[in-house]
Amino acid sequence: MSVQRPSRRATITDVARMAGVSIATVSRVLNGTGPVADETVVIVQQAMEELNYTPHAAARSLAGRSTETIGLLLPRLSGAFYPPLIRGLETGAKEHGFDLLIHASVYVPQDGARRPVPLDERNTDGLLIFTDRLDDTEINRLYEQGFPLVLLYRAAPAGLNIPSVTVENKRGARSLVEHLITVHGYRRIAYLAGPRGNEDSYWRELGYREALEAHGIPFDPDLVGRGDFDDVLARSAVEDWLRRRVAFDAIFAGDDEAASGCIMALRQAGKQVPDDVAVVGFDDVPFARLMAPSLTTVRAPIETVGEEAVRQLITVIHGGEPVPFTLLPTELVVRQSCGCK
Amino acid sequence: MSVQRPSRRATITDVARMAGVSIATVSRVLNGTGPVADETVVIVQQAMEELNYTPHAAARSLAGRSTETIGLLLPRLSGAFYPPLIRGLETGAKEHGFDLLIHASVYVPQDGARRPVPLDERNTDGLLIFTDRLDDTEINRLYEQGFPLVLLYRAAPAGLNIPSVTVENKRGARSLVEHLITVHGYRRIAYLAGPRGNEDSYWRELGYREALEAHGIPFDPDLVGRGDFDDVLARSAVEDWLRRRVAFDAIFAGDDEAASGCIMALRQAGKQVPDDVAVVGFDDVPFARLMAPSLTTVRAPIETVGEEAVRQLITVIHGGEPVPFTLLPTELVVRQSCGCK
DNA sequence: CTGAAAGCGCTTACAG
DNA sequence: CTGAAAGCGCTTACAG
Repeated sequence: MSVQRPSRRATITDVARMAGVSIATVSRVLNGTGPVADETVVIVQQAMEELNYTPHAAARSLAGRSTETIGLLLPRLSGAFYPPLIRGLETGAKEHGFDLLIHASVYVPQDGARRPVPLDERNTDGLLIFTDRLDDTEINRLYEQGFPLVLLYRAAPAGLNIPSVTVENKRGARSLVEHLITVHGYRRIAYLAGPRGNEDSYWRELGYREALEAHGIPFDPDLVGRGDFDDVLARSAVEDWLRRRVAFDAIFAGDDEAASGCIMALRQAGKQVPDDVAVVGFDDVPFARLMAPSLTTVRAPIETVGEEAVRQLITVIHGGEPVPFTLLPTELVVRQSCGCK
Repeated sequence: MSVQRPSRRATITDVARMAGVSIATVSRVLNGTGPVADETVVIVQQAMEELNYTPHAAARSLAGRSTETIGLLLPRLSGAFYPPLIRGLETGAKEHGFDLLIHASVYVPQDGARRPVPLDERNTDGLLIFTDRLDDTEINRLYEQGFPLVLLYRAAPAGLNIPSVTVENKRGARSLVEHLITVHGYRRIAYLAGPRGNEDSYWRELGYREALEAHGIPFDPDLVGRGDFDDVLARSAVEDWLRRRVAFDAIFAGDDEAASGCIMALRQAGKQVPDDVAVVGFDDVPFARLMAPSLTTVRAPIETVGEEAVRQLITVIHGGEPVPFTLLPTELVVRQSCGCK
């Protein structure tokens, strides 16, 4: 029943022996470097075929070749936000002939153990980093070595000149909230912040405040909660407001994920959206237009962020001069959850 | 402005030189192998600290050490299904001291180019594979080399003895459909299949048919559509039925994602769920209980599948005897979308 | 067009 | 307890 398993994978030496050439020649046909006689190429390729040879990448990268893959460091993968981002990254990567490898848990420096993030120069030519906590030993080590790095949705900390790609959060949030104020006349507008330290959330809140201020609406701290860009947490934040009888006529949920949590909480409490309370999100993830009511939100070009970030990273990898800071435009998307038809 | 960047990372040789010992000794303190005098340990550690040394993992794995990371090969990352899976995998991996690396696009053998999947023995001690198309050269190569492999939600093809972990799809689907028949009296029950070739979908459809047959309901091919386990596609499948005036009183959507698409389509068409049409899903992803109406579905222990799969993989990595086939139980979860209160 | 040889950064017997 | 040396599988000048 059990299949025969050769215990050893074929190496370049096996191929060379079988083809009757040197390993240097095999390497040349493998990489297309240097001239090789046509017949030799054929013989070597046959041998590789025969032996089912694939180069050992660790050896390759040790010997100084690039890995042709880029890495993505993420805190988590839940949420409608990530698929478009990853799609953008993969599109960008593929376009430039790179593969994308993902490591999806928060990097927690382990007690004493020098355990690096599993994505670095051994398997990767550069890293895309999406994280809130940048005070990271490992990141610093990579940075100081000049390892190609690009930051997603976050400006580089002062002193580190790492290119970063993000979106116009403040402007988007402001136009969204101004829409609620000027078109619908809402004045009790609640805001659900993202995770602590999250930069997107910081700017969105600023946009929210600017909009209020521009229209003479005093900022009310009671109307700021924490949704953490998460449907479940947003839901309970709203339930909490409802329980405490906080009055509001609209909620800017921080992002679309949280908006869907808000709508669930309101519906559960017997409130109609948008008739009793308007709800708006941010991001315009794919399901936003499918929701009932369809979600008014801000289109953040998530996929484009991904493609652009890859482009910058690859520029750095190729030794070029990257754009230090890319700020992609956002755009108000008016649908029904704000009260528009 | 620009920070000083040492062009070269510290190597074991640098550490050895600074500490005044041989590289063998540095290696020993690094790995805790072999005896080293306490004072020597301290000196070496100081040197490592000083130089900000991290071992070059490619060199390490070339020299024969394990990578302590496992890889996950996935066709995509969209959908509420993946986060719990990945959480399970990470829990399992962490438990055993392994890291998890993800590669998320379909492996497409490129024309002639011998481009292996970017996850293999160079950066990984074993691979978890989630895919529909297993006729994969690369997978076969790994298998034949005896590289540790475990399949997710898919039985091993005949001849390959690769451990696999999946759930009781057929039984779950059957009890779900029987609930619709016996408790609610529905007889026109539609089914939305998953992606072509998907094994989960195959078994779910079988369970669906068994339930119909057991209750004397003839199978009607007009009531089988394709939702691809995707909300958008499921939505248009239902819209299509509606347009063609296909009559049904309940839909088994294939999975929860598709169920949410069905509900959107029905709602858009002015139909009430569950009053006009009942909708049920499969998986019990986190948002299922948050939907309106809350979704009747089958709980598939996604996270447990992940943990179990890692357990098997690590057994194989350690040279142990894995369980060849693990079938985790599913359970009917009755909520409101079927018509129950 | 091709090969011999050094080197990438580590681990691991083997001596001492 | 410690070091010299071989070897992991490749790439890349350097000769020829």
